[in-house]
Amino acid sequence: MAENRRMSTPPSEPSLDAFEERLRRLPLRERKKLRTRRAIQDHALRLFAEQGYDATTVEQISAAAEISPSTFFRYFPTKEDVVIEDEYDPVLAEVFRAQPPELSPIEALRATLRDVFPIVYERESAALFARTRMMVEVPALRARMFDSMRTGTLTVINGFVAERSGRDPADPEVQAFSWAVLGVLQAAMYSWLDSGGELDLPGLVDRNLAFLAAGLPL
Amino acid sequence: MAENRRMSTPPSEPSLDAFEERLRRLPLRERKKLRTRRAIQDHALRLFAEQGYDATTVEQISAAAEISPSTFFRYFPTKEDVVIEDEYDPVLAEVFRAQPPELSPIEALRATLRDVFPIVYERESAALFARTRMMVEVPALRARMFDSMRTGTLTVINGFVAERSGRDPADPEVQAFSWAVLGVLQAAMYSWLDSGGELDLPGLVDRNLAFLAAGLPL
DNA sequence: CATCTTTTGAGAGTTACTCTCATTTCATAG
DNA sequence: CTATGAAATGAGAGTAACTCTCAAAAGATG
Repeated sequence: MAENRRMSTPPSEPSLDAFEERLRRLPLRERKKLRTRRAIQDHALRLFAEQGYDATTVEQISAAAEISPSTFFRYFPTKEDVVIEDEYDPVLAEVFRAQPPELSPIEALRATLRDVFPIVYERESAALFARTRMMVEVPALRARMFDSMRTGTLTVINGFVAERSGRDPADPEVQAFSWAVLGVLQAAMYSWLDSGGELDLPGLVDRNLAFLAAGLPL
Repeated sequence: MAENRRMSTPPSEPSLDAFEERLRRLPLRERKKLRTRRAIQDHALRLFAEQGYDATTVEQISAAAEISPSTFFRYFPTKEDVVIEDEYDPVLAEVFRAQPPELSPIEALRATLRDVFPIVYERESAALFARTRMMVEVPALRARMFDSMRTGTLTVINGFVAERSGRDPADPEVQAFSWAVLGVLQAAMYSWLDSGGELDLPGLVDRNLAFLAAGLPL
């Protein structure tokens, strides 16, 4: 996908294409590993969409990706991880750090998400929706997703906020802040899903953050 | 619930003892079921504490509780549920509804938690801490706990807020509100755990809610 | 080409969970 | 107290996710 988009990429855009570029220059072994990894993920998601998550066995996925079940578990610790794992958090961190220093933590967060979200969203809105819906509908995935948000996104946000506010990441207020933000992000995600993907996710996120900053007036 | 609360129970205290009372009056079959259920849970938690969660098999639990593994799964759909399930949410709902109508949603929430939390906390602080720590340390339990908070506590809060604010429970702002509250509750829980149980959980919760209502000033 | 390292596959084993069916245990009417 | 119906239990077989071990294959390096 989107492999040879060469020139004319505005430098402001987070490096998702440079990503593809870099792959091409890796030692054979690494390249093969990445190819295998992607093959597993692609076939798995396809099979999940066709037959449902529970009805698809690791054996089937392995057969489709032409590897052994042993190998499957070398790439993904659990069947759930094939769906859960993504690489958004590092991008988020990068963009956040580039925000003008005069912004308050929450303003910087809003700006960051306004910068990043629409790009990801435009690019793969449909796939994102399908994947997210599956995560929410399959209990095992849903549970794992929450946990992955806690270890991933929450930690990233927490790092941000501690940095901008000059406080300790373990400070109870910094923690409360981060959890609240993660909360409204999840709320936005659910509203989006409830609308069948009709509502604009980036817009929902931005509005929720504004609402949060205003002290949730109800 | 709360069917035959006859005399002399101070109406302000949520009915956790009346609970025990009621059991005594049930048909034999029901009583036995509840006894079995409790036996399973008690032996399970003991074994988990002794040997660790993963190292304890359902077979061991069943043997200790003197039932068959089949029966175990009739009482608890998964091994995880033995740890996760609790009965706090209905109590919460009851107390919330009894709050003076002039309070705003967030004030009513704070008041509710100030009423309920200290009681539970005092009563079983140590057990609560052990159980909570295990839930956070064992990945499978952690994931499940988040999900159970979403289907349980979040829904209860959401009901509250919709009621008090006269809005639809599906309203994006109501949802954002509830998720943010759930977020800071989790933050409090983690701060508490980080302190090794030294910090006062009810106090943390109350402070986090106040901080949230103030728009998370950082 | 030869050697060293990493990746892979095959296979056996564990355990959570499901399903089915026969047996036991409680509830109730006569 | 007994007969009948209903609910709870146990036994056992089956599935699938995951773990571990070891030998074979493939890529890296001199």
